[in-house]
Amino acid sequence: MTEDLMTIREMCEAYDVTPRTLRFYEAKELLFPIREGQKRLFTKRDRARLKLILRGKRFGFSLEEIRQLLDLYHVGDQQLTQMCRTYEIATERLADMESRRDELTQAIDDLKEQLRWGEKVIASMKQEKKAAE
Amino acid sequence: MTEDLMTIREMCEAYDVTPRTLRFYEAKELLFPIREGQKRLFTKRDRARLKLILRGKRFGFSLEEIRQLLDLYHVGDQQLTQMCRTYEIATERLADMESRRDELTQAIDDLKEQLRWGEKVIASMKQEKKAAE
DNA sequence: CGTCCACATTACGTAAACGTCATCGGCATG
DNA sequence: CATGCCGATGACGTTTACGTAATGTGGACG
Repeated sequence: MTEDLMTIREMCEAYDVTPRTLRFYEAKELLFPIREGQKRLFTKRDRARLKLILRGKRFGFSLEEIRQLLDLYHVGDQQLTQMCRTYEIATERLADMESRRDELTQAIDDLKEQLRWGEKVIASMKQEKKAAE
Repeated sequence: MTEDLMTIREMCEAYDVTPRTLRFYEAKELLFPIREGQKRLFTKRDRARLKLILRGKRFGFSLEEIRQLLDLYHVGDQQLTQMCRTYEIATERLADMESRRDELTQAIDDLKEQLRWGEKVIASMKQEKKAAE
């Protein structure tokens, strides 16, 4: 079933994307499926990356930004200086995401207040309607 | 200074956008500046809406989605049924945003863990370097 | 009065992120 | 062997969200 390797069709169904999208991501070096003859075979690593890609998209990151973020997850055997730089970037990203979350929390609170106001308006409208009968 | 009405240039400086962007938002019915002759004059309401637009964009909402969200804030004197419908949509949006925030929190935690791992790697690399000297 | 501005409109251009279509290569199956 | 079907590759199309001229206009100012 969930073998280590998946065909493009299986990937599409599993993650609700089109073949075109997966090929596009490969062209953009976001995924690196291996080849069996011509056919692409997606690994566990590709699936992990795809999940992160889709998540990133939901937050409005561009594919290029996502690519940079993904690199943080595959680092491997880099130079020390390179590693530190990567660490720096990641730290910035983290701050970025946290402030985003704070802002989102603010937005949620705003909307909640708006909803409470809406409830009151609806209640008063029903009241009027009743009185008019 | 901060009179009720602002020119396009003032808006641009205040919110760090281009004139083109503001005209574009007007064309898309996201803003409704009044006209003095030919010139646009942006009201307090436009500024409130613009803030929400820019915020929405930061979360990856499309302008069309943002337009729908904005409508929730201007409701005014609608019919009761219409009002209830609006309330419903807003409630859905709220749930949407909350799940988004949860996901964001998850992403933040993931990244934090990744950073801790990175710290360890860097530390061990420094160790090795030291030992090699 | 000429000449800058600031702003307007119209129109074409562009980058990102795919969609769509045409064509082609294997292979399995009746 | 013909007929599908799945997948690959290219090439062109599309939508979103503006950027970028080109051109026009109504005041302000020396």
